[in-house]
Amino acid sequence: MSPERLLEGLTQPQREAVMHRDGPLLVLAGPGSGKTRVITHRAAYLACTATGPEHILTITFTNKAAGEMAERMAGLGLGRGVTCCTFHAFCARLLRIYHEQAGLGANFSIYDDGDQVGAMREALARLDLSSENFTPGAVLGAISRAKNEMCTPAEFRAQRQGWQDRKIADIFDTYQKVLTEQNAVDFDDLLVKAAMLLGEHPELRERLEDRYRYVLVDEYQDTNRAQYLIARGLCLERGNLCVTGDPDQSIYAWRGADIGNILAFEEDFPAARVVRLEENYRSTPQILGAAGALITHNRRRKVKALLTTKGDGRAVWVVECEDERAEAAYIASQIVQHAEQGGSYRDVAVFYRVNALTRSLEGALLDARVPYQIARGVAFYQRKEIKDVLAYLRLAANPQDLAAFKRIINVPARGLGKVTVERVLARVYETGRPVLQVLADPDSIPGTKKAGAALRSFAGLMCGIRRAAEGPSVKDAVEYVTRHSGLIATWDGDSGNDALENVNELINAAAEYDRQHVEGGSVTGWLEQVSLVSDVDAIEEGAGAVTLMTLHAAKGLEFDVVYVAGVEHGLLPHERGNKELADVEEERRLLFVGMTRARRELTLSCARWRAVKGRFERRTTSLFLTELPREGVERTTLSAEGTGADGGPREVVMPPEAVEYASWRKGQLVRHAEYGLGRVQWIQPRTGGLYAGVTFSDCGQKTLALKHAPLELVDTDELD
DNA sequence: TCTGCCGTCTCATGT
DNA sequence: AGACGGCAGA
Repeated sequence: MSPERLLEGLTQPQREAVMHRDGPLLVLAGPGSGKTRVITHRAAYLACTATGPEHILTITFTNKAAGEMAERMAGLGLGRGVTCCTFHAFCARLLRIYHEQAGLGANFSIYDDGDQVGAMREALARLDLSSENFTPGAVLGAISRAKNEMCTPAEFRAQRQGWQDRKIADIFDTYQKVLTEQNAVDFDDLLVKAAMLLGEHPELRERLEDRYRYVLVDEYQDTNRAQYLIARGLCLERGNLCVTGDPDQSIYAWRGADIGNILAFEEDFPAARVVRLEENYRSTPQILGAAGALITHNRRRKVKALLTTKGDGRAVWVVECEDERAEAAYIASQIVQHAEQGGSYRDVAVFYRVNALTRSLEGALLDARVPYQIARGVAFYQRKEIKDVLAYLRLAANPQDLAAFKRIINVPARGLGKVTVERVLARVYETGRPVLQVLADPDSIPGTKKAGAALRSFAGLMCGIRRAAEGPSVKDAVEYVTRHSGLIATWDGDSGNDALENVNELINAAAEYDRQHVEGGSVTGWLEQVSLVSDVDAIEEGAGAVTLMTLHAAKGLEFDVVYVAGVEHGLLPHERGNKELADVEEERRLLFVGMTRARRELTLSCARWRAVKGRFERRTTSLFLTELPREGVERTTLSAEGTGADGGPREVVMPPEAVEYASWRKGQLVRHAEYGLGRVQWIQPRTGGLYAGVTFSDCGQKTLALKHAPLELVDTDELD
């Protein structure tokens, strides 16, 4: 495509960003301002005016975003030359190529949370520290925070003073040694080690800068220190770094993201050009007005206009429901209505702060026969059977991967119990040899006479898998594992059917990988891709289903109709068990992100009662709801009486049980088959349905389930 | 050594 | 409410 055509239909600021050639560029892009368009067009424009596509690197937040970006660039006639990926994928690739400089083996494993806990337990054991005083999770959290700031164990020790922190420094150090022994990295290491690679090897850094002459980083407001160093490191001389983002959409501080990166870009890169994209092409004025009013309550931000380009739309609805079941039923019924009026399910999304909210929503959508998909890409790879199959391949690819070894040495059961495993591990730690090597020679392990045959047979199995894994097809390797590992036999029952189906799904995924990597594919490459899947990656656009996801996952997406459920104090802003409130400004940004995903209709809902960890709790509405403007926002309460409290203009859909007991209210007279006449004191939803507190003249107050108790209403005029 | 049951703990958010 | 770890019994 010619450069002129690439500029067609772009606004002035968009053009400015696309045409800016050399030197740092900050694109402050409000929601719906055509940011993706700018990035893709800029890449294409550079590719035909400044350099070849192979010299352009685009870094996105999720694999899905990277894929779409690549797709759109291909549509602009760019072909597949531009590198589009996430920071993590880019770093993994870098570390594979320069593994020696990074102090890693070529086939290093990427450890997930569970694997990390295993490595941490080993580290704690080596230091003779009880895992009671130092729980693996807490220590891993502290280490992760340190890594996010690019802090090494030595620096960590130098910076802290307390006894506990010094211990954590020791653990940090030992934990890294354990990972290295197992030829493994954790998620944070991908970034940290890549950043260090750039920092410590100038010649390598130069080579990379020459390869990637123009770097574009999307969602820059959510980069952490390591990511910042990587981005800067790639552009040290040329300074051709273009970052796009919106400080108002920074929602990952808890993961180490530093909003300061984007706020200080101009000081960081004094030559930086700044382009503001403030026109919104996505949402109605009502949606934008509400979101804009909300976000002005934040102090730490760059003030930016939100200018509408769309015509008038519907008001933003705020709906207060009785409990979470009523809330879910309400959302489901509204979606049904939307579909009945000719709308498509794929245009609808429901967002929430915590995954626990999917339970009630799923139930209601199921009841209403609304097709839905949940953005939980990682969940699939966390299933036991999937992890088991993958562990075989991991161990085959990386014979030092002890996490994988421990997982499958006795799955299926081969008579290799705890004691034998301990002996094998002791031998591994003693000799420093890869576990697969140790296994192949069981005679060298003291006290394993009885288990020798089983160990040898397992080693033989792993040899076969290694051979299969070296073949050209990943799919064949996965099938080899399922055929020869003996896992299939363990999936016999009714739940085993699910397992079998899931593993077939995994085989399909491997086949798809084979198709996409006719050249250069490998089991290691596939395992890496699988380790770096994100939740939204699971979303299929053409599925014709409503999308359910967390507010965090919603970043970067847009839908015609959006529901945000559970806008309550304690949930949004979120509050932990100890009543500690999460950073309110970030929580506000989170709701801002959710609201600005909506193109035409936006509904925020909350419940007066909600089951939290099995117990019913009284809830209050979110402070954020009070920050919305009057204009363009319509509030309704779905009361148990079945009408909107303020005579709401909308059809109110009640959950079935609430309708049934709609005439029950405080003060109502009832007759119980056993206790006689009584008066209702309160009605509450609890697990298993509605409950009432009733005071009986004969035997005092009782708590009764309306569904089961032999109660009947008594009309007042029935009594003389 | 394996299986099943029960008690405890945890629900943020995710690459 | 659900997951996971520990423990007891086969």
